Amino acid sequence: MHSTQEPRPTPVSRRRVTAAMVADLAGVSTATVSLVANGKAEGRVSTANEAKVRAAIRELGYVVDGIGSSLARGVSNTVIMIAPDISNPFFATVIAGVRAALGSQFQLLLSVTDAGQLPSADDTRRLLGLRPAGLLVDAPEPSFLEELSAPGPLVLLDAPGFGPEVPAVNLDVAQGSRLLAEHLAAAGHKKVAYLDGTTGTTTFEVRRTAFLAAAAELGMEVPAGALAAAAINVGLAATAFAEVWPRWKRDGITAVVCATDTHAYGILQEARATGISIPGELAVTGFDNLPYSMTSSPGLTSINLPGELLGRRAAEQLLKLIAGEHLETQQVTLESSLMVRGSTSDI
Amino acid sequence: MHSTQEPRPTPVSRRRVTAAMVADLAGVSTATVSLVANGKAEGRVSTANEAKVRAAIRELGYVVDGIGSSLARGVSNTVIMIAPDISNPFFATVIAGVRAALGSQFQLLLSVTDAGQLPSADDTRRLLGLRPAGLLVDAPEPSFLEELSAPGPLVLLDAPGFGPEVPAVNLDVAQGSRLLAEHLAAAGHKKVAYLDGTTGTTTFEVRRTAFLAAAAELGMEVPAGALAAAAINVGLAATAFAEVWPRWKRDGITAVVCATDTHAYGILQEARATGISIPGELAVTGFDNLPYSMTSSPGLTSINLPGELLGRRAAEQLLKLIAGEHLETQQVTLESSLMVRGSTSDI
DNA sequence: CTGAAAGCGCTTACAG
DNA sequence: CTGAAAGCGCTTACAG
Repeated sequence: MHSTQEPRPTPVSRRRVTAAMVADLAGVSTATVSLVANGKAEGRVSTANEAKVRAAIRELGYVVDGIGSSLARGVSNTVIMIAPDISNPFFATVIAGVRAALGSQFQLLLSVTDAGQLPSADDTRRLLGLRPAGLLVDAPEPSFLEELSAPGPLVLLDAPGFGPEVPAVNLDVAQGSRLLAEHLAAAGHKKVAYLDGTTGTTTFEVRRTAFLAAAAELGMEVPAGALAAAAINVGLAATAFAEVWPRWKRDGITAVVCATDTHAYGILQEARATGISIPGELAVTGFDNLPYSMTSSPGLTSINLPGELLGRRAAEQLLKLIAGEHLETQQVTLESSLMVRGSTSDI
Repeated sequence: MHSTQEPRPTPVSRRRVTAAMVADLAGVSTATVSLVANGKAEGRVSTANEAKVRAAIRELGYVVDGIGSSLARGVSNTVIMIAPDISNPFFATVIAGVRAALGSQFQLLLSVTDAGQLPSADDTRRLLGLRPAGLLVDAPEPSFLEELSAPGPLVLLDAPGFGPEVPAVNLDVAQGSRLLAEHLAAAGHKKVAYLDGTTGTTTFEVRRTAFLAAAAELGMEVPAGALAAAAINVGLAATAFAEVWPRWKRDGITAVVCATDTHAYGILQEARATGISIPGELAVTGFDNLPYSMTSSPGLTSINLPGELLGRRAAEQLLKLIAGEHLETQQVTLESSLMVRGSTSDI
């Protein structure tokens, strides 16, 4: 710690270039500078003045100050995305979609919380204090909206379980589960198991419930004891599988559906280590279609969720809300698709 | 698109609560409200007034407006982190470190660019227009600073190759390479190969150069043709390895060092598929110590880079700069460590 | 087409 | 301890 007396070094930097400085140099008012700098000159500023202002802007290196501008307009040109988990290859594709749709008019800023944690109401209020033009919230908990009053334009991503009145773009994971069940049933499996996550996330509930329903409907049995669970971790999934496999085998189970690809990697690993033939002895499916699922051996049959599209649609909806437009559909649901690979099919 | 005539629905939300409203309710001036709301009341506001203001703040749900505050103070309470690649488990740990060190005084906001792209100078200028209290830049290109004038408090992360005058926290990947070389030399390897990345990133250059130097020093040979390269992708790495392996084998190579764990996964996969014994026939090492390296089979010997610490140290340095303090060390380098697992050692 | 002026919400010397 | 007032940098009716 330094004493307060010690003089701070004067910043070497040139002082901030303001619209007033540009106006002085160009010989116009700041109103004119503002018009030109914001691309609103058309029909409101003489071409002569516009040229003078542009020259001055270039000479001084003027950039409109976001803070001053936001205060005057009441809103910033920022879109804030709140996300609980960024350490996820899927998330990067969502971001790419958001960025693509947002274009250059709005600046995308991410607010992340510690692994799996949702932002506190305080955090969110502070974020709102930055006056974002809009808010994107990924995988929020059901209680998220209660803490928020007057959030402004807002679109939820991957948020099943919210009322139809809140704009959201969702992934049809239930449909993914059905596709998996149909695929296995078509291959002749009669007894199947399910390896769930342990976090109790809504999407996991939906994945499991929809699979069990579809399996029953298609005449496949999920015997008692054929439901296991493990955290999202290859090693833990392997261990959990090793524990239940003898019983599953005895019960005549020939296929297992995993809540995530990561769980499935654990099974593939354990099967390799102990010589279980995949898919001959046991067919395995994942969920999420992570990049590694394409190159693992065997390749992993999985459900592809359209991440890029999820981000894009959400941003498009948000853009409409920001523009004050009406949304034809408050809730959009995106289809998932089945990727068949070696883990379920010998081809 | 809607016509401009159409009336926009009046926002249902209560209007923004301002300091003036709080002042009215409490019967004090906005100056007093500001002092209390910012925790600067101590010794400057009577306890009676402080209590009145606190009550009013609670009643109205007042939150200091970030934009107004930033404009008045000349700087926001935001720290912006610019990062080129978030789809990386390593990055999540870096963020966790940053958040831990930053505490609650500053709001961390991430600005990400499309995969592997650095932010344009324009983007960065717009970011600076938000008047962040400080800037954290992860893995910038050497030219990054040239485009920036007067960036304010700034700390670089994982940025080898910048002058000693710019504050940075770096990872000692060269040391990691040496550890790998020593480990292999100690195990008696005489002829070793290197599987590089193809992106030409600075860190890859350093990894390779340092390994080759250490290998030579320790009396290990890297024969001509024992340098291969592949993109950071399991499948592509497997293919690249399959192509060179016959020659490597003929040349008597008994160990291969990979630029990333992902490359090593490709080799493990190909080895499994074609029956190459790891580590008996070929020892394999990765770099980065990704989570999966602990649970793969065999486990992957790798270099652990301290991500959490990287984030934490960088944020600590930035905090000092923001406080106007002097940095004892402008450049901090963090040690990496060797994780020995089954891919190099039979135990 | 143009500029003077008000106002966005806050903070901070300043005078009392 | 307190409040009136200036000022942060910009945008936008408004009057001309």
